[in-house]
Amino acid sequence: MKKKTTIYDIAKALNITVSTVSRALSGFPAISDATRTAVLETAQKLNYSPNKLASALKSGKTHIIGVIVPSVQAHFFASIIHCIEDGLKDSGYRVIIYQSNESVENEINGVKTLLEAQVDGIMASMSLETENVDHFAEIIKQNKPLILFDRVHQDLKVPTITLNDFKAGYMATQHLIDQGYERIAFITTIHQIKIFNDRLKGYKAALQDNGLPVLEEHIVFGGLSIKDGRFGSGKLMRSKNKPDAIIAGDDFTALGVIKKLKEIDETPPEVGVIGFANEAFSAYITPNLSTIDQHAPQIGKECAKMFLKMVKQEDPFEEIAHIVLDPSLIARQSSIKEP
Amino acid sequence: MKKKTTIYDIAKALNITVSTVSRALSGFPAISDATRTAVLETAQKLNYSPNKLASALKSGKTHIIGVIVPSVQAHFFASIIHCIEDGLKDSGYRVIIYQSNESVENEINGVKTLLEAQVDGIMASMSLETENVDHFAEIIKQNKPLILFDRVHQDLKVPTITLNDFKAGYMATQHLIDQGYERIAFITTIHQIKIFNDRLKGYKAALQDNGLPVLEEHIVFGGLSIKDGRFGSGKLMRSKNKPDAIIAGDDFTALGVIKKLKEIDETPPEVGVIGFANEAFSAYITPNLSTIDQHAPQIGKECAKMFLKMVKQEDPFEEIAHIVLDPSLIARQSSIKEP
DNA sequence: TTGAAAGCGCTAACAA
DNA sequence: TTGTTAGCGCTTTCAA
Repeated sequence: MKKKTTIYDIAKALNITVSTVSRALSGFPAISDATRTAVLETAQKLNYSPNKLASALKSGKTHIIGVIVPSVQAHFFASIIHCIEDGLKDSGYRVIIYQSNESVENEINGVKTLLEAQVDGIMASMSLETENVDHFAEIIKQNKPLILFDRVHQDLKVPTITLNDFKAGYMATQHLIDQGYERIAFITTIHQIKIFNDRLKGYKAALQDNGLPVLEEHIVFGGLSIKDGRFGSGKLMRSKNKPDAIIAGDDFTALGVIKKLKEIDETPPEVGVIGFANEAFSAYITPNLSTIDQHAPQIGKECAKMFLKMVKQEDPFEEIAHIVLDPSLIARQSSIKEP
Repeated sequence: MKKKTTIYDIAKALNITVSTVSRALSGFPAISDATRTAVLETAQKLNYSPNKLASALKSGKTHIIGVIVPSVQAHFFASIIHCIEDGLKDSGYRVIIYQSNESVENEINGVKTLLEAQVDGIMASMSLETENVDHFAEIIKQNKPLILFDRVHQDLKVPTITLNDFKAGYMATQHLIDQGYERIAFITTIHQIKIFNDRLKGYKAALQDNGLPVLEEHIVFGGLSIKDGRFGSGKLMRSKNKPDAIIAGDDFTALGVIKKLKEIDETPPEVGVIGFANEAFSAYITPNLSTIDQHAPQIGKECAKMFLKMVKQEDPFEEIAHIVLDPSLIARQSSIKEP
């Protein structure tokens, strides 16, 4: 294997020093045009490719930022990542993705790996399992920018980008009530994650504001998945106090709910169904799934903006902003009661 | 900001040299147990975290491998990545993901970025746009393992993991014929990608083997997306020689086809539809989408295995294997003609 | 079993 | 405008 070309090779070829080469390559202003051109040409000719490791080791900046998400398979997270990349690309930062798969263990590992790789900052949305956040605290200790989005944790004093989830829960519930549904159930996760609690609060508030009772048996704590949706809705529909509408923790869960309802011949909108996140498939299943859009693109964009601001500051945590976006309702067939 | 702990800090604290610390940390055998324990304890106490950059710079091994895919939003690719990670994790290799978003430009950039980051190898599935493969050739030139999967390119003399796409096309077509469909159309991409050409060949062969004509007007070259599916099927259904079944280039395209067919009241299986890839949503749309499963998990697993083999060799390209997996048919409602 | 020292490829302060 | 030089944090050869 031929050895890789380094700036020394370029320097030698031109009879100048490495510092000149380095400067020419990095666009340092005080360089004669002739030298710069010569360096660039020789670099090209020798097929030079910079070793970012070396430069990062020296400068202490990798220009890589790590993003930890539960899973890229959820359109919501994939979309956020895409917008983070987009918002960052002009500034030369690259994104590397780490998936926790909803496991704290993986998440801890992710933080460790990213930190060892010397990323310049981390953005994360926590796994459902996460309760202790010491691993994230370590990032702050190293004084590196940390931004949490969507699934945040109040123990961490860092900037956050979230949705107004109380409003999201309220909005979904109010919409169903407006459509004439009265016995509205709620399927959510057992995990104590703020956003899911907030939605639940919004759900309860909407019921109360409309003079409807909040029934404990209408609130199902379980997981979030197609399977959990089937299971939860099955349980609800078999109970004595059968609901006439179901709010599901996310669109995947809602998909399971719809599937189950069709099987027992209570096809929505006979029983109303609404989910959260506006996944790609939601508009295409039958009946089309109503959902609460969580504005993933904005979340991603704000993350990028926030990061750029933080790296510029001496102390990234100088001021800690909490950006809260408003959800929007996307009403489709699954929750529009026929006349 | 407090300075990060290095092996020098540990060495100083214990009055030994960095080389000893380094050896203790990396599990070098010729170290006294006492020293090792002391180093480990002190490392813990000082909250030491290794700087992988430095170690990578010195050793020339980052233990990171780059994976380039068109998009992680396709379940097919997400699943492959997951299995690559899985197959590699015991060996200490980490995966970083780069998305080309079906653009050569991004892909070229991806190779460059990964190479500059000094990854130990690259696995890739090419974008639809890719024709020239010089950027990939550069990886080979650097003598780093390169493995192509699914969307491969014959100019590159590297190991590949693919599906038997001829068979996949044949299988889909034969299935529709077996179901009694006779005028079968085929929507595919205009891009000259081997796997899509192979499927087309399989489609033609199946028609011929069954004594059916191959009609050029039944073959639509366009893009692959929900939108393209709607457009392509619209065009087909408006033509004088209307097909009674449509094979779509992937499940997203098939989704668009189904949507269009429902709109014009030719809901499948009235007109049969089958896709490729078995995306997550395919089982849940109405009617359920028949599809050709491409065994993403196996592809991922084989990639990992192949990589591990290649890094062990002096010359990674010493012998170039081409692994070809067999597709399987998943017949669902969209292609099962009612009696 | 441990230490000394060179160096991976690059940057940047200082000097010229 | 360019050169000299000292590292960044770690690994590893050679010597003790």
